[in-house]
Amino acid sequence: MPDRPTGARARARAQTIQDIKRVARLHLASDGADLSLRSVARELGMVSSAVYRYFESRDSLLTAIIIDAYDELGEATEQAEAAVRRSDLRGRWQATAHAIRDWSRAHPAEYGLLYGTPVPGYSAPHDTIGPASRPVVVMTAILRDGLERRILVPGQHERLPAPTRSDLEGIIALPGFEGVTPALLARGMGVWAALFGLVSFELFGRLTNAVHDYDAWFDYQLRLLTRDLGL
Amino acid sequence: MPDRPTGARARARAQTIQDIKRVARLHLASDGADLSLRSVARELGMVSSAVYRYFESRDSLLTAIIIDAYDELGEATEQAEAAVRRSDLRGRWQATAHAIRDWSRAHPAEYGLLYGTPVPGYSAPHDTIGPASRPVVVMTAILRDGLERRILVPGQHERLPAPTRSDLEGIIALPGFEGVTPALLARGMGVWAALFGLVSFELFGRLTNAVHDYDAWFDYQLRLLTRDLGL
DNA sequence: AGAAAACAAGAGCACTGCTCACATTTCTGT
DNA sequence: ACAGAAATGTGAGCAGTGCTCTTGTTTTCT
Repeated sequence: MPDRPTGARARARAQTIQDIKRVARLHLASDGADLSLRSVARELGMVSSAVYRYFESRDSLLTAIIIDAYDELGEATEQAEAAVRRSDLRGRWQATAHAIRDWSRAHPAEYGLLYGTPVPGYSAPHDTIGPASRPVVVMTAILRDGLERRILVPGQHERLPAPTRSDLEGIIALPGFEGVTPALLARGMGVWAALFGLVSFELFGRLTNAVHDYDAWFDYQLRLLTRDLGL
Repeated sequence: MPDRPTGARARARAQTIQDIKRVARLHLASDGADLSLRSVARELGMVSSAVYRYFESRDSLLTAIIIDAYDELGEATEQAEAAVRRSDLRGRWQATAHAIRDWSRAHPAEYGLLYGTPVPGYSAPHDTIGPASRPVVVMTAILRDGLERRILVPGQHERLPAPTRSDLEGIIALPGFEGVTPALLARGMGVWAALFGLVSFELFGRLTNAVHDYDAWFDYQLRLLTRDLGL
């Protein structure tokens, strides 16, 4: 009688859930986003309807995988960023960017789920917004540190459009964003989008036959982005 | 007896092909990328197998739509860019960027097909690379003009990684890219990726509840990108 | 007018997500 | 320890999918 409300059964259930997600991600990597519940059930030696004891629907399985993937990506970026000396702002930012690219290259199917074309009927449930924001939080912390250490300039002489300034101030009011100036946040978000543009172009094959050494390419583009950010 | 090799029949066939593509794009916009051949056939009052007289498979229908979309996007950007005074390099670049965003906002489903997660088994046929490069050609022409008019600087003092320089020189050897310097092309491609990062974030809903006035947001980010480009 | 090509229709195959009634196993309260 | 409850597994079945094939009709070409 373990401490948990239920014992062996709960453990078996958790194991089955893990197995389903694992096999589903394997299929996702090979067959793409049109995941077949029946085929993962087959591979696990269970009948297709049994899967519905663990996941309400195919979408809810996808959602679970998306949450896991967001958390893995968040974990990877947090660890990479934490490994850099605090005063090395540029290093922290570049470690963050590299961690995002590395994880994405290692899990292209999951990257497609997270940052590619949204599935039509599917709208991201609220459970995903927490994990999804982890890399953003990491980057914002770097910006705040940069301001505190007087390495980043607030960007005061930027003429922001009024609605954009208002939007940015709304974001800054959110927990974790305090202290960032609107102009710097705007730059950060722009660089953020640029980073994902780079990764998407690489993973989605937009640069095939044009760029061959993606590592060097990314390093160079990241150097430019780092400069744009002011680091 | 018209001039064409076949008369009424060929016209009817072309019309049917157009109809199928039109209805398919409608369904694409509402139901997403998992397009159902049978449902478009139903809507057109024909039996599903009849569609195969016009398109070899579902993928080939998607390919035809993709080519059309690339051409529309290319057409839109070319026209927008051509409408700007030749000496106004910044205006030409910004018109190009705005045309891309405008078309993408007007056709989000098609944008997802072109620039979102690639369909798993599906690999872009050669017929698509021509239309797909039209916006790139537009932008490259702006860069070359900028160099000729001494508005853009070649970016000589950039230290490019050797493999990246080699990749860039390979691109510059392609028709339409002559005269662009590697460093400037690198910047252009980076800004290019950033632009699609911005559009993707907007269309894929990454900024929901954060940015409300997307027009102002895009204008400001484009201003930053324009500056990064040197215009 | 006759031959050939194009087109349309419908049945059928293997697959999908999902539901439901039913059987079996495991846990829990007394 | 035992009965009832809850969780889990099973297989049939429904409506939908992409695609193929056979059959019949229509249009075009010679």
